[in-house]
Amino acid sequence: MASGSVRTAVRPDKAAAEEVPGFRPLYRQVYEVLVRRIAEGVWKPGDALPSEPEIAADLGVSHGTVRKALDELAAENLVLRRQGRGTYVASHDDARILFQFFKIVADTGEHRFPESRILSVDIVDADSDAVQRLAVRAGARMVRLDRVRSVGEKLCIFERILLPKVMFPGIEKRALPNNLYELYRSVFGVTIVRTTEKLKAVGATRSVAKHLDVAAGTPLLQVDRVAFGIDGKAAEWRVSLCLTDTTHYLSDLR
Amino acid sequence: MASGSVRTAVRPDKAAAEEVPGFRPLYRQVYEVLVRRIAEGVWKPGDALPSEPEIAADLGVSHGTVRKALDELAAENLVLRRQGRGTYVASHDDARILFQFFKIVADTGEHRFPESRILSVDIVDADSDAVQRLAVRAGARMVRLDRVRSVGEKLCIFERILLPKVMFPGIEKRALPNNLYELYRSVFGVTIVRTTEKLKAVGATRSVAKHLDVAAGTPLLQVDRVAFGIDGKAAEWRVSLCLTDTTHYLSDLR
DNA sequence: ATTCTTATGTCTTATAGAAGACTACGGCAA
DNA sequence: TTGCCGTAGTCTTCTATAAGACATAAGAAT
Repeated sequence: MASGSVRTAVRPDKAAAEEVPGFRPLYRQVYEVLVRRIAEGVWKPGDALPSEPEIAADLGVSHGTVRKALDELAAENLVLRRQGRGTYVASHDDARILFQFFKIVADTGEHRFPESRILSVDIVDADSDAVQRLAVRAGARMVRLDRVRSVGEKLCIFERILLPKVMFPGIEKRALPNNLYELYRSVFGVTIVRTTEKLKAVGATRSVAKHLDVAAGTPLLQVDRVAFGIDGKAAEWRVSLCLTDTTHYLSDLR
Repeated sequence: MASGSVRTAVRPDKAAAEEVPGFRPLYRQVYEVLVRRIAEGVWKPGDALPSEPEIAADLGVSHGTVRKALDELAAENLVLRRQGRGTYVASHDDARILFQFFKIVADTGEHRFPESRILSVDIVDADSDAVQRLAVRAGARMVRLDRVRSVGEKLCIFERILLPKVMFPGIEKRALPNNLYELYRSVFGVTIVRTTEKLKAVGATRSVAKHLDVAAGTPLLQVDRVAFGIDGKAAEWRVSLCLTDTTHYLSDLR
């Protein structure tokens, strides 16, 4: 275990420091130790972390330094702090995922998880697009998943999802729930913490139009998303085609 | 001036505290004082703030408390800290605005400020949509601005912008630059720090299609944005219709 | 041009008290 | 006895203060 004082590696004396450009402040190193432990599953989502003084003693740094590291973790939604109770590894439950990653909102402001219906599950080889987005090697075995999603009765999203088979062994044989990220975490130990999305407006192709029950050429919002795990590796590539006549994609910039 | 010790108003004794639900920690109050001073122009964008110990002495709190307040300011991009030099009010220059608020990116990854050509400038009365988004009263005088934008030779955005006339007196008589937010700040003292955007896919209307030189019905990405100033007041409503055949809207979620 | 000084922000540690939340225990009533 | 309630104690995070070591940059002195 990489436990014990993190201090030994820190703040080399001045002469040495000049030769080590990759110098990070102590609280940053503590941050990294904690992230690694969470990624390795030492503490699992939902678990309480040890108390701040405990972590401090464990790593041989002061309470305040641990606090600053935890501040960063909390700011990135990796942990959840509750005064008087403790600090918990973010559970990434439905509500959390809904607000953090699911940006499609009804024009009325209502924010609901849409139902899903699986259309097909296939094993395919990675093409060049997949290689580029997921950083897998060409021809790697992938699981491809097509589904349509609806809010209430209304069909609104056609979605194609691509996963590296090696990260999700046997997922093609499973029953697939509505909230895939929760499945990734609980069964395969892959916690999604970050995504990048590219949005375009496109016309519905004939086949997509049929799935969504609209005319070919209907304008659709195309969301091309790559999702990354806690270790920074790309884990999922998903292209969603959304009908936005009664919904929109909400983006707050600060 | 509301200078001097902020301390008097803080942490009333326990009995009183129960009657004061709007209690905020000291560092938060310091934060608010600093925001107000920046908003009032005591320190202008680009200016250096006083040193941390100076602010601490000025407000009668400890250095660490000021630091914590500045941490928040920095996290919200309101100030820029440079070790060994000082803390500066964020300049919100072109590059900053480009990265913070302009999310349309070429598919190649290139990120450029598009050129603008003004189509019309009008004075109009606020309709119900404007009232709802900008929180002005019905019938308030507004400045409406239509323009098309292009990257290089390629037309890509049609934009309609609505401003409360009272916040931007005389703007309708001015030469309008490419980067409006910079104009808002330098001439009218309105610094945009936050926006919310609603994205939809729509078909080009006949008139928009003509401006963008495409066929009517072409799928366009509609970005409906409200921009807020440092005081939290809505300052601009902008609807952009973007051709996304060679560009996309980039959204990073964490 | 190089080195030194000084000013300033950054990082770390330490201490102390406030506030929220859970647990254990004891008294009281049914 | 059994069940309920309130209180005290303890653990946790949160807020505030203070002080010193260190890093960085600007300008002065060499």
